[in-house]
Formats: sequence, C-alpha cells, structure tokens
Amino acid sequence: MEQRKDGDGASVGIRDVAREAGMSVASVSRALNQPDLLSAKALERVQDAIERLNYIPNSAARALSRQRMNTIGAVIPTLGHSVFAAFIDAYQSRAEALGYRIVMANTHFDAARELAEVRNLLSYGIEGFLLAGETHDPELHRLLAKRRVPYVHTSVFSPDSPHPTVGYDNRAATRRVTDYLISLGHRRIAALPGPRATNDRMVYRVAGIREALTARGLALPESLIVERKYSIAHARDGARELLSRRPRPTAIVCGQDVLAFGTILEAQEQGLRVPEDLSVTGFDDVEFAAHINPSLTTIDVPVEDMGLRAAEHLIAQLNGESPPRHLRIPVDLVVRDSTGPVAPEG
Amino acid sequence: MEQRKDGDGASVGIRDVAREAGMSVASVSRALNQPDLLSAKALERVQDAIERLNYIPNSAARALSRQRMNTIGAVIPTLGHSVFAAFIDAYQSRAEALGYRIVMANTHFDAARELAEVRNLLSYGIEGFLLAGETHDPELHRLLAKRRVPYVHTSVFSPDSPHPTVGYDNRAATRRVTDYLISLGHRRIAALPGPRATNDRMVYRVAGIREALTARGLALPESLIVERKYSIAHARDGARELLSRRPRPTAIVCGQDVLAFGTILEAQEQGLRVPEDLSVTGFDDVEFAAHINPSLTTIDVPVEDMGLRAAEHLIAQLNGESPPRHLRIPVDLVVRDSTGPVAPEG
DNA sequence: TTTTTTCTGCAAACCGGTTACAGTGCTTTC
DNA sequence: GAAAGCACTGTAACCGGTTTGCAGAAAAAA
Repeated sequence: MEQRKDGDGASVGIRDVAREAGMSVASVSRALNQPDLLSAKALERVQDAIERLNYIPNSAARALSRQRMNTIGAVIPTLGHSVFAAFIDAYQSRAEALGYRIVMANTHFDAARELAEVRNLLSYGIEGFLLAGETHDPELHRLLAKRRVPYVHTSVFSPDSPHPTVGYDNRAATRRVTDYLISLGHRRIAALPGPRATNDRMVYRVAGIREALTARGLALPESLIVERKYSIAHARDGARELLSRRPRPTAIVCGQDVLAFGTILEAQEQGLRVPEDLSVTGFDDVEFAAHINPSLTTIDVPVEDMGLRAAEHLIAQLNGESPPRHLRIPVDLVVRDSTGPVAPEG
Repeated sequence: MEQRKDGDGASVGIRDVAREAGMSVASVSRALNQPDLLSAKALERVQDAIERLNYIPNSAARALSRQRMNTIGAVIPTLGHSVFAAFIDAYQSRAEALGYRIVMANTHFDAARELAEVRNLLSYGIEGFLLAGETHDPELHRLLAKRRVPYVHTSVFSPDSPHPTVGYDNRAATRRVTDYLISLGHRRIAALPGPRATNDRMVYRVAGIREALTARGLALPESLIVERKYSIAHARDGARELLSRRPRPTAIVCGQDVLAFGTILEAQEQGLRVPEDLSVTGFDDVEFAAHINPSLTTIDVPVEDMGLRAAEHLIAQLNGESPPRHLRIPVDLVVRDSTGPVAPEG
C-alpha cells in the first residue's frame, strides 16, 4: 500500500527504538508502560535510545491498542462567559494532573449542536464527558449509556436525578437571595434571568425566586420576569422593561452578575439610586462584582472547586471507582451594597 | 490476547456494519469518506446499517491508518482572562468548522510548563500549535521544527520574525495611546503593565509607551513603571504606588483593561476625578470597558477575528498551502471618557 | 555450586479503519 | 456476438503500539 512516510526519519517507531537499544519491542513497550518490570540498566538503555532518536510514541496506535485515549471532554455553552472559562480552566488543570487530556467543544446554548458535538467527540474516543446543566437531548444519554461512557452534569445538584451531578442547588440559592430581600421589606420583586429555553439553571433560579415569594404569600407574575441574553447591553434593555412596570419593582433578582451589572447601570441612568430606590442581586460572584459601584450582592459559586471536582468525579469513574453519584458544591450569599431595605412608601 | 470488549455490542466496528449491510468493509469506509464512489443504493444500504447499529467510527484507528489526527492544539496561559477565553472560543469554532478538533493546555504563564505541554501534545499527535506570544523556550521551536509541525504565534505581529505570527503590533498600539495622551497635554505619563517576565506583549506595550514619549523628548523613568498581576485588587495596589509618586503622573497607561479598571477605582477612592485629575487607558476593550464609570479609553482588539484567523492559518499550513507568514490584525484606539486634557497646573 | 528469583526475547495476534489492486457485472461499440 | 470500457465492489495488507505465555538468560540467594 505504500503509506506516506517522511524520508527524514521523522517518524521513528518502537521497532527502531528497539533496534537502536539492542532490545526487543516488548522491552521498549515495557519501559514506557511498566518500568518496574525492567532492570535499571535495561531501562536506561531504552531511555537512551529514545533520547537519541527523539522518539515520541504514536498515541493513535497506542489508543487503538489500549482502547483508551486518556482523554475526557468538556462540552459547554461557550468560553465567552468568564464563569465557564474559569470552570474549564480548573477542570483542565486537574485532569492534566491526573494524566488526562481535555478536548473542548462549545454548544453555544444549542441542544442539537451539543448532541452533534458529543457524537463527534465519541468517535474521537473521548472516555468521559463534562456536560453543562442537566437538560439534554434524550438521544445524548441513550448514546452515552449504550457505550457506557461516564459523564457528569455540572452547575446543578440534583440528588434525585439518575444522572450524576456535581454542582449546586440553583433553586435553593435564589430562594435564599429572595428570602433575604423579603426580609429587607421587599414585596414587589422582579426577575431578570438569562434565556430559560436553553439554560436549565435559569429555570431553576426563577423557580427559586417564585418559591420564596409563594412561601410568604407573594407572587411572581409573568410581567415581572424578563429574559435577556448575557450581555450588559441586553441586560440594560431588560432592566428598562422591568423598571417601566407600575408599580415599579423595588428589587430585581438577576440570573447572573453581568445581568445585574447592566441592571444597576440602567437604574442609575434613570436616576434611581441603588440600593435606596432599587435593590439588585446577581449570581456567580465574578471578579468585578466586588468592585463595581455599588458592589454587588450575589451568590458566590466556587467554580474552580467545581471544575476540579468534576474532573475527579469523572476520572474516578474511569478508574472503576464509584464516587458518590451527586456532589454538592456549597454556594454562599454574599451581601454587599447593591441591596438594602425597601424605601418607605412615598 | 483477549482485548477488553463489552459484551453488549457496545463497540460496533466497521466489519459489523459491513456484515449488517451485506457489503464489504471497503464500501462502508467509502460511504463515509468518498460517497461519490458508491452507487446510490449501496450508499443507502450502508447508511441504514450505520443507523441501525448506531455505528460511530473509531478515530484512533482512522488516525493510525491515515496518519493524521485532525487535531490542533491551543497552548495558552489561562482561560481565566476573558480575552483568551473569547479568543479560544473563536479558534475552536473555526477549527471545528474546518474539520479539526482542539486540545487545550494551560501554561499559567510558565515557560517550562509550556514546553512540557507541547511535548505532551506532540505525543498525542497534535498536528499544529497555537502559541501565545512569541517568547518561548528555544527547545520548543527545535522540537516543532524537527517534526515539521506547524505553529503560529498569536497576539503579536512581527513581520521580521522567522516564526509565523497572527496578531497585532503591541508596540504601535501603545505608542498610539501615548501619542493621544501627549496630544491632550500630558507630560508625566506612567505605565501599569502586567508581569513582563512572563508575557512579551507587556514588554512591547511598555516599549511602545516609551517610544512615543522619547519621540517627543519625554521620558518614562523606571519609577513610573509598576507591574502588577491581572486582578482588580493587584491593580489598585499598583495604582496606589504610582499615585504616590511626586509629582503625581497625570495619566496612567495600563497594559490591560482589568488593570485600568482597578486604577480608576483606586483613583476615585483617593478622591481623584477621572479624567479631570487623572487619565487612564486600558488594552483589549473587554465588554465592561464601555460600561464602567467613566467608560474606558482603550485599544480594541478583535480577538474573535484573531482566533478565527489563527485557526485558518494553521489549517492552511496543514493542507500544504503557504499562507502569508505574518498576518496583522488591526486594532483601534477607542476614545471614551477616562481620558481628557491635562488639568492646568494648579 | 546449585537453586531461586528476576529479567528479557520471541513471534504473532490483536485494535479498527484505509486503500491499492484485482475483480465482477453490465453497457457500449464495431 | 465479441471485445472493450465503465462503474462499482471486495480482498487483504497495512498503520504502530500492546500484549502474552513461555523459554532461556542473567543475577541473587543459599
């Protein structure tokens, strides 16, 4: 068949190394994979030969033979959101420390695209998947189940789900925020989540707000829920809409810090004081949250820790261990200056 | 040898598909790779069989046989900086559209770690590398050259470099910013870059400031250069140091938007008005730059475009084409409200 | 020196696609 | 009607490590 082969000895194979070292291919392979089985001097001879020839094993051949790639996937909406970026950064670092490589795919909040990506990565030999959230095309889980490929849903904690989760309880988090606002005297509370159709965390976060309100006999009417994409400009637009409602809400619970930042800017532009005239809360506690003016009351999510745990969870599964199916990452309400008591009725 | 094999028909091979379709493996392979060579009905029979068996080709085998992985790497400092995240996001999207996958590695601004990562990814069969900046361990280039693996330096544009670059001229960018400040009457201009030892872009940016000043007979004394890591808190600390110099600088050119944000906050905390008492500039034009108060004068870097171009550049090389060795990504000075004329000497 | 123990080599069969080369059947042309 | 041409399709070698069971060798222990 005559495969392409560089003339310059660019491709050195294990057989070449064996010849150079004056040993068998078996020994070379053993030197690489089970060095304990070799005598010290044999090992050294092999390593010298490897060095001399600048041999780098062909990992496709290795993967084919071993039936493992030592690679796990990260299938997330987008790196454009700092929360995901920091999350994946930690995931990657931990995975690497454990001997795994990361292949990344972005879904851009599109379930069909997510399925296609997973299929693509499966064919690539990916051995485990990190998925964002827990709402996915059912075909996706069917695929993974059929191939027995481990996976973990992240940014959610759902102890009753049959699917492993490593994350936090989104509903409880916004319930807590809302409870806090209620305790400050707020009664007319609005929600500014991200698009719920493509992000189940946002569904839960809105549900949490509603639960807290309902528990106190209050309501979250549809007119006080406005969805906007995750940008400051979109957020301002959404805030404008909410602030035009009459009576005006005294607090807005945002699904994310960027949305909250936009909301504060819009309120200030309209001459409203935050928090005196309007309380605003965020979610995630990104870096700027503590530094904007007023500083943002938000939910702190330890994304680095979550990324690290997700990697460990997946790799434990790959090693045949059975880590706890669900891992809760604790989140905290961080009270800063964007929330305050409701102003006395004017 | 008895390889591990799931009993549940989890691993369907091309031979199984061939059997199911009643055709040869060659035909199945052709159906996947050169469908034109097959008759319509044959193609359909194969596709049906693939569907029925839920066949996903094993890409390790494919890579072994084809001698290509269709995978390129992204070796960057960290995803924690939104600029890199957006950059890689675009890179990944474009690469995927062109049939390539991305494997990521973070160096955390450590050259030794970078070399190790590249070695690691080479053994993985990575066919091309995106590298951040142009200062790297010489061994790295030796390795890549020996194996004839294409690569591209990004975020820099160096037409005289022997190494391909896709990026912008950092020096010219800060020269422009500084010229602008000088035109506003500023004479005592300070620099707040990120750590230069681990980031050559910062070296160039400082050089650009100095060049502009020197051209007007002004100077950038070492006492007016303070390096700080990329966080708001570190930036505030650095700004505090610069603002304690006497006479106080009237403008601070920051190496990055986050640093500029911190500088503005610190100035405001000290009771200085921006831009009346102090002009501040950033670099990158991240999302918040337009929205903070005052909005930030900065250099707009089209990172998405750069990511896309980097992917195209690399893949063109892989296809045996010879793209222009150096590609300049245009950057723009965006004048906003954080800069203004220097106050009349009080 | 003898008996163990510890290494090392051998040679071939994998892993699962790809593809050069050799058909096969069917239509076209003289 | 035979030869030639064409469009498909099948066979089997190959990519480059890994593994294996046992035999032979070297080193360590007795």
